[in-house]
Amino acid sequence: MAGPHTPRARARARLLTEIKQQALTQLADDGAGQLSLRAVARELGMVSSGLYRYFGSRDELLTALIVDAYTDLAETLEHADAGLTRSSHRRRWIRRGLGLRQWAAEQPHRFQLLYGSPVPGYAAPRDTVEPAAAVIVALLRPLDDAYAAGAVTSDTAPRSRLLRRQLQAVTALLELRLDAATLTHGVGAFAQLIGLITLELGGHLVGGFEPADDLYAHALREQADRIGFAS
Amino acid sequence: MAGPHTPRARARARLLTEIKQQALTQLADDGAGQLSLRAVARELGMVSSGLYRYFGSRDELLTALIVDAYTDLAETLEHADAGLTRSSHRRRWIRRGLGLRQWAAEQPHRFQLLYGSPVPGYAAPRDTVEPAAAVIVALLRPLDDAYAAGAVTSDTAPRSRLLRRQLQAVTALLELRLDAATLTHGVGAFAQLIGLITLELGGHLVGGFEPADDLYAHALREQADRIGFAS
DNA sequence: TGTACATCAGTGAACGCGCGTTCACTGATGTAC
DNA sequence: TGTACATCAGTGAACGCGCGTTCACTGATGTAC
Repeated sequence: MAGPHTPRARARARLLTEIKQQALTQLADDGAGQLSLRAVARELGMVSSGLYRYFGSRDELLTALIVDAYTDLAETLEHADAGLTRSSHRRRWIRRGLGLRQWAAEQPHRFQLLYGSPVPGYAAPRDTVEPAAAVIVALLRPLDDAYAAGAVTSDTAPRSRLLRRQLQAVTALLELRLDAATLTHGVGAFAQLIGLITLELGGHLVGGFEPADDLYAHALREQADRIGFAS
Repeated sequence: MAGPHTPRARARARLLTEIKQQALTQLADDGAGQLSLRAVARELGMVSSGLYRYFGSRDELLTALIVDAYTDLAETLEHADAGLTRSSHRRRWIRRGLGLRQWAAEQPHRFQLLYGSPVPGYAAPRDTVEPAAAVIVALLRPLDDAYAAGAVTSDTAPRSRLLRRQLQAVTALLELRLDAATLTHGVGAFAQLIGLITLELGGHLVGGFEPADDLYAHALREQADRIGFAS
């Protein structure tokens, strides 16, 4: 039952993919704000109005690209530590962290689509929330596994009651097992990695930390130290 | 000698400011990629070609906005800890960190202009490098002061030789006094703050850490702990 | 203090280009009997 | 297995709109003697 059967349906699925690929190519050149349906159609050798059989509007196409990117990134992270023992939590953490930067370096436009400036006039619909969450879940999985295995040094929870409540809500939402203190480390680390990549892609490290491989790897190791992985 | 004297020169200076202000207003609505000279001119009640007396091109206007934003942010940070004793390094650090977020929250479009997705087709000219550096210098100043006063716990420098060299080069470039280990903390902290703000402005914390005041403040305190301010 | 000339701010028309979306349509593909 | 009808992908023209930049120009402001 998976996959379309008639030739027409298969052609449709193929073109749908081609449209998204072509749109991605344009993102790479011009940025998300400049994504043009006409240009996509032109490049595919069809007329712009034809695209409306596939996407109801420019925003719908953008949403599809965003969802795809989140999903692809999450999957990449989930596989970034393949080959490591499940219980090598520290090394798995570092592998997944490196995976994030590598994904961003290979497709900076997609990273910017997700974590760069919001696209003007575009409001992300609900459909993007879950895929977005999958990314942070994937990044934090080694940490969550480590906590569940009792393999992180326990730490005191933040003093702010509001923050503690927020941390608990997020834990539930993401279906994680770790406690407030550990999640704090995780979120702080995630923000740091996003920040480092943002600065690197934005050229803010030029003249200083170029290439930024070692800076990034060092940050990841320090994060692991802070978290206090037992393994 | 400071300030223009003839009426014509004063009118020119005034309009120059008005153009930039109008452009900022548009940035707030549409994002940097959509900044339109024609729209700016229209709003100011003049004809688009008239703007070319003031800026040679759209990119030149963008550059002016970027330089202004860096400069304004740096100055804001330099004054964020006004009122505190010079030697209250830890508190100064936190104040300046909070100042960064506040500036970003008040004018998200300017923050995005500096640290968001690169504007498509725009290449930042050399003139932006120095103002950009002034921002990080301003943020790190309490740290640099603390180091010079012997008021930070000393730490071991990163293992990577390349990274140590980069750290030294940056210290010299920014005319700071702190050592490699301390600068590492500083850069890591800067990246984390940029990341947190990016996530907050991008709506990535919605459903979890909204409002993000406590999360941010907590991160700043942890940074201060890591740095090991004596005061 | 007055005049002649140079500077320069802002105009208006034009060039050549782009965009998203709607709509009535043709003709190929798919489906039910 | 063949036929009649329904579905739907893609076309082409049109609507109404936007943009950056160049250029020759008018008329006000500034300057030098």
